[in-house]
Amino acid sequence: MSSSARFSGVTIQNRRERERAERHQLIIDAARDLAEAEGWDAVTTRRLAEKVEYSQPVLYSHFKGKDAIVRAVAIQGCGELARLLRKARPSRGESRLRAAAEAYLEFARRRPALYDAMFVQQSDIPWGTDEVPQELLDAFGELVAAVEPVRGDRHLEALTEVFWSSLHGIATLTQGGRLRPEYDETRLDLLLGALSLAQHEDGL
Amino acid sequence: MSSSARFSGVTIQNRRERERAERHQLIIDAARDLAEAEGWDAVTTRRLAEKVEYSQPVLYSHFKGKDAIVRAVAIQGCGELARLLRKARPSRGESRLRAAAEAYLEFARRRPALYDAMFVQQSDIPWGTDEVPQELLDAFGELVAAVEPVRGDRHLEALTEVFWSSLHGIATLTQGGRLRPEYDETRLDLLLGALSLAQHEDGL
DNA sequence: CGAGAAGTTCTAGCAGTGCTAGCGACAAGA
DNA sequence: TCTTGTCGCTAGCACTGCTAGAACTTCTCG
Repeated sequence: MSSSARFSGVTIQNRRERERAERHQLIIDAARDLAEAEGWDAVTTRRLAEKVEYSQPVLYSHFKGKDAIVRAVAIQGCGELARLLRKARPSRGESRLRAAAEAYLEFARRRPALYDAMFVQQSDIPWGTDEVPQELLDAFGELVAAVEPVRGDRHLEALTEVFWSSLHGIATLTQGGRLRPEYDETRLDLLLGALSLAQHEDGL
Repeated sequence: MSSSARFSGVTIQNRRERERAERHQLIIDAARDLAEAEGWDAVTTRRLAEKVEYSQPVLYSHFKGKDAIVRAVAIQGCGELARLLRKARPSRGESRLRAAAEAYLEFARRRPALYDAMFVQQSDIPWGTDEVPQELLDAFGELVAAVEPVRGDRHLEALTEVFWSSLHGIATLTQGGRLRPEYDETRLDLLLGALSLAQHEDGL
């Protein structure tokens, strides 16, 4: 971008930026892999640096700190979840709500460390009115779409938040061994039944 | 208890045991206070030792490690929650379910660090078929009692787990700033409405 | 081609963490 | 009074996230 932008200069710059971006992604992948293999406690800056075959300070030239790395993993995880939910189409005679719920819970079950980074560990990802990462909006959007068919005259977004909260509660409590595994099926049936068909007279 | 149990010997023994028990509780209280004031990150063995005015190794003569201290705080927290739920009687025209839900969520909102130790941080508290702490059973029992009036012909324990999961999801996602505060009321209304009145025809 | 400039990566270190070995003081019993 | 045993302390280990500053490579330009 400098005024002395000769031909070779630009391409070298490009190559550097490309390599930097690749290494950036390499770090994120390594962190996620390590966390999924041994839990987030095992993700230390030293082990991570060793895994990407650079020294620790290199991590800090890409990310402000360890938290920022976890955040990057979390955001990409949201993208994955969104993709999974979009792909989850109901099979014969199954509601879309159920398909989404099952996809969500399976994601949480199969990628506990990733799920943890996304929704359990506290991070300063801006969820509020600020510019939320697109991946997040996508994932939530998929949930909204799944809830829409059963909303009735209820508030769509609030209802989706209820749906999400319930799934999240089930996912985390299950992960912590705090729910009875033998109720897994019944529990989901009850939740979906309650959310789908409630004709909610107000009060009491 | 020894064969040389003279009079003064026994009382001295008793005094010692009593003082030990007091200090045990002192450590738990200090840990909880510190966590509630500054978050669990601030609860280090050094700061905790300083607060109880003993050196670090004393902590380890009472607890196996830092995790054990957190666990003790969590279990006592369950006792508090159980007490709060038992006290939470519905006001005029309010369902018992709603009273319990509001009490639960207020507890989570007002004691976030304590709630965290109880239900978020992973611990090796035996939730399964092992001997679960009584405080935990009490708390869950209160939830069961609140759900009972609306169970219909549904499975009581599984339904209670759904109720609990939903509350837990709402509590933790709210705490992480992941839900919209302006929906707080609507969200709870929707959840209670769904759980109370669903006449659940099976399937779809 | 070769010297200076620019940028990049590494070594080494800081302050803090959970936890523990082993010493020293103190109290109980003979 | 001397021995015995309990108790709490000091000091230290191996680890954490993070960073200053040296050392090295790469590019620019006379």
